[in-house]
Amino acid sequence: MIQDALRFERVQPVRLYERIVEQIEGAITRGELRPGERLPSERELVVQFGTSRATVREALRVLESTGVVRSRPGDPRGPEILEIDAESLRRPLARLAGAARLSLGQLIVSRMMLDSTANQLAAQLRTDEQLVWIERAVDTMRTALDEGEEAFSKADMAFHELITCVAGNPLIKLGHAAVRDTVLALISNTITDAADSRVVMQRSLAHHEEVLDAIRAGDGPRAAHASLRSLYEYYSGSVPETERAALKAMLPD
Amino acid sequence: MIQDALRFERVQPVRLYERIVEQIEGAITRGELRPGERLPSERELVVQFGTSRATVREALRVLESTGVVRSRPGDPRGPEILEIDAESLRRPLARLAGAARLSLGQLIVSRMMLDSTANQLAAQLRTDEQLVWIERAVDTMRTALDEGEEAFSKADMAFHELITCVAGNPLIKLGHAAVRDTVLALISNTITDAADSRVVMQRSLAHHEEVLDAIRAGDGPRAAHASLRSLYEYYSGSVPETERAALKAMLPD
DNA sequence: CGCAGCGCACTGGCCTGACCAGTAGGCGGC
DNA sequence: GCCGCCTACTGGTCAGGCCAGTGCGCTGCG
Repeated sequence: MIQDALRFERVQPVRLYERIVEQIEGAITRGELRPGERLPSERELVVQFGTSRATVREALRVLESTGVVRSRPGDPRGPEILEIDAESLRRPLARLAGAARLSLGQLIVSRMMLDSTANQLAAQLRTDEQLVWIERAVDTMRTALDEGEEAFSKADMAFHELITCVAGNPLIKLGHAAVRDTVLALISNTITDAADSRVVMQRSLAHHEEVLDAIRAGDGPRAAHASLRSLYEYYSGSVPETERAALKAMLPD
Repeated sequence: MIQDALRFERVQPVRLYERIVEQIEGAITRGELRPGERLPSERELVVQFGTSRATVREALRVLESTGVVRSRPGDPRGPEILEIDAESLRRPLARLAGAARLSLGQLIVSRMMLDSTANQLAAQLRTDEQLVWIERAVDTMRTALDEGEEAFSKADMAFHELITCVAGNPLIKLGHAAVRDTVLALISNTITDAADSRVVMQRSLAHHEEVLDAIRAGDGPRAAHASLRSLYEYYSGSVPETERAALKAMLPD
């Protein structure tokens, strides 16, 4: 009976450097340490934590690899507390894409989910001021059409960045950025067939205008569906036959 | 003109330990190192990489903090390559929840997105065999109703775990697990009002049966909507007024 | 008096060498 | 044949040291 109630967890040694990481992360979480502020120098931390420099450094390396702080050699002000951004999600995501054999199709499905949700939220939550920004972003894309692929791609990214901001959910925003980057890294040299690049851009622009229209009308589902169709159309050709079913399953009809 | 074409990136010093991390991660990505296998001992790595042990250790700490490897003191077989799991996403996610002041409402919205997408995919992609598993999972929930809250909660988690597996997208699966854990950590002691816990459980079961029904029929959108309504109903009371609009924006109608 | 340039004190990056508490597997005794 | 100890390793931590960088204050010049 008692055996059922009280269950023991597997004990594991807690390393000193983990304690240090916890303390620093905790201080940031509690707002005692804000982005832009500085940590004491390594040698000062050694005194405060009562460990060796090697241990302090291991903790700092962990914090640095997850994008919490950045140390620069020679800076007397000490390690800097960083703003949180997609970087902290991108790294584990990239690992997932590699080690867990995440396929392009699975990434696209995730992108469809994130993008359509962001559009839906943006359409229903946008303010009039934000609508103006979005319209301006589409205008930028329109003019970028003549400035070549790179400019268009940049404007496209800015549009989606804006949408995810308007959606008001940092998790979706960062996830979107991380997945997009991972997708781009995976197919970097697959597309860019210069011949019909203009056609592709024009079609992309048309889809974005469709989304804009739905957002203007405050029609969430329509904005979501437009994005799903757009992504499906754009990527379904690059995805192996067996995975296309998953992409299709994301479509509403 | 040239200034426009060739753009320089900000150079930043590459630390030795980062090189080591790259090499080990690369070996895993390329499949040369598989989960369960062992890395050479630290002292052996020192020889292979030609650095000091401190540097090798910093690299191992980074890999360990992201859940790639695990070292145990005294184990002559060396550090172990780990299976990839939600852990690697949960940590950065938890950081996000804290440092980026991720609110409960934003987490719930993310959960709605992940859960409904998983349901939609599961409904449209399931095999008949998988359907039987899902039906069995709902049966387990039904019997768990009388075994108390903990058992029910466990069966509930098993159900969602199964759904995300059937959906066939590890990213959604891991994201779902990570977000769910974060939500639970955030409201751990908020719910569990023993008085009406049975009512809550019964309602939850009803929602799951609705989802099951849609999955049986292969009706993705219906499965998705059922999940959205269920989560909205369950959590909208716990979310501050100002954020409820975002939850509502996730609903289809 | 203002400012440009230099030097210094300090930073982080990396190394060497050492000690300790654990673990696993082989070897010896029962 | 099996059990239990012993040893050769493991990782965790420490101390101390060297080096290339950086920022700031001081100095000397205009």
